[in-house]
Amino acid sequence: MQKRISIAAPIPPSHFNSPTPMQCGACHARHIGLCDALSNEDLRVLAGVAQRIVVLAGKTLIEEGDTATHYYDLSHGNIRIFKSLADGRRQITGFMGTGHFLGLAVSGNYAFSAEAITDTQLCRFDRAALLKVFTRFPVLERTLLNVATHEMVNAHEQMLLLGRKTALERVVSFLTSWADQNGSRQNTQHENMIIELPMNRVDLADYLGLTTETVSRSFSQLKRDGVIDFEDPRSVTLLRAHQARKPSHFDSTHHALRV
Amino acid sequence: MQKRISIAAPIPPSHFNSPTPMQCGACHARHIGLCDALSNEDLRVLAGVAQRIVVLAGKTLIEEGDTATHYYDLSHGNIRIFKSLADGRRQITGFMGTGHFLGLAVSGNYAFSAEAITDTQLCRFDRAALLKVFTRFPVLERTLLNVATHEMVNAHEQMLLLGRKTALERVVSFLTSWADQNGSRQNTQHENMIIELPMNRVDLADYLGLTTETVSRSFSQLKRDGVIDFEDPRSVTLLRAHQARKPSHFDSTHHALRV
DNA sequence: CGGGACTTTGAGCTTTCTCAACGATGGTGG
DNA sequence: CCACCATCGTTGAGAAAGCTCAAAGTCCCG
Repeated sequence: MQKRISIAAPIPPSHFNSPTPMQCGACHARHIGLCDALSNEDLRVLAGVAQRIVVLAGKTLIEEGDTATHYYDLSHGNIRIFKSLADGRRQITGFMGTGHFLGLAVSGNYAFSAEAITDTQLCRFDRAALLKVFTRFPVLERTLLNVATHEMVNAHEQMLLLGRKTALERVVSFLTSWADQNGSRQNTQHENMIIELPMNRVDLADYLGLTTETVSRSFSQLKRDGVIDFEDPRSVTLLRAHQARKPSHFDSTHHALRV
Repeated sequence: MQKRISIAAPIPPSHFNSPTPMQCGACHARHIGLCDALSNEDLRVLAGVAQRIVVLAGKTLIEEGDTATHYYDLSHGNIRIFKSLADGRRQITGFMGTGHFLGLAVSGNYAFSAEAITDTQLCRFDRAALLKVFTRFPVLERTLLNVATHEMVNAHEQMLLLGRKTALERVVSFLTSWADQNGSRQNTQHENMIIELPMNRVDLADYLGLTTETVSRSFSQLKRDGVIDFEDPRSVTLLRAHQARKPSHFDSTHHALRV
């Protein structure tokens, strides 16, 4: 069972399925993802088919194979998306943060499970209702196409990681891309960055196609090599100065082959 | 260098960039993918921004990192999509056949390379022109969203394969899904199926995150176990009767964990 | 203070990779 | 028509990366 991690004053669970009108203006995700595609005016239509829900850390939001009844927009918190094999092996296909749109499916069933890593707030859209809104605002569909395209690019990058990178390279690639998306500073190229990791080593292992032991050993190795530093395993500092001295771990992370 | 494999009388290379009006009616892909979304009437608009091109086996169609200028619809043949690392390691993220739509990109650059496996015919759409057609026929955008969603589902399945399956499981998963899409018979569950593979063992290894040697050993192992049979390495028979006796290789290929 | 979840480290093992050799196949030029 | 060559596929032996099993340390929370 996942330890509960409170990261914000959560909306009480009683708000689940609440018919209360949405307060999009105050939403953390107002200017990201799907909701950013519409004006405040048009957003009211979207809000009309939305419900705000809360999912506590460790709880399941979507179960692989279930009928796909809703779309979700993550307004606060972190979730993990994964697929499992019958014997329990698990592959996390992505970690999603604030603003992420969720729930695209083919054939009417979800092809993945989703669980909250931290306490999470989401907007939930009824599938049929949202499709109607799409017809009225085709820009939403284009936005979703962009979302899906982005995810495909990420998925391909992750396939490269899973199929062809070493354990050390996988961890460095993960930390680098996580820093780019969630790091404390924006001048990502040269300054040290403090990275807060909402997920534990087990999640990381299942995301990187490794075991927890190998993830842990890789973190230790990178610390020894001066690539990263950390006391708390959930709070890692990327030491960018390192790149000049020993670029080996960074070399082959995401450059195309040019013959 | 890739050996050239002729699978049909190819359109001569002189047709490349030809301004000849499209003959969509005769196209192998008329009733698949993008083109199936429109009536014959509307298809003329789409055809107005399309060119038919030919890419010979082994030739490059798209280079990772290049400016994304076109979309493609594969009307005949097979191509491989892949990403590469600076040192030459390669991950094939997909094999695409007739009817497949290709070229979705973010940030104006292709995030992958594409090469013809067999001699290939494609419809090429100018990017800007196709976007205009989208505005006129929003159904195309919805079709593309479906295409992208399908690819995401496949990508997630492949991540599970790359991150968590054994070599033997990877080969079986590949053969099974290839059979489902391209096999000779439609009653896929019980009858033996003859599978024609357009790609070689190197491609297969780069798709499955293995080496050619391991792929080869896995094929041999599966043959010894009576799961498959083959003389020609490009033509494999899936022996379905086997499943009843020794289901082990098939067990944990694509079932969700149900607790 | 005690228990549980998480992380780290070590030792030995297994799967897959690397390196090497050989066989099969198909196309080409003599 | 046949010999040659390049490419592809298979097999074997040894090496290595990462996994398994085990134990101990840390931290948080009750």
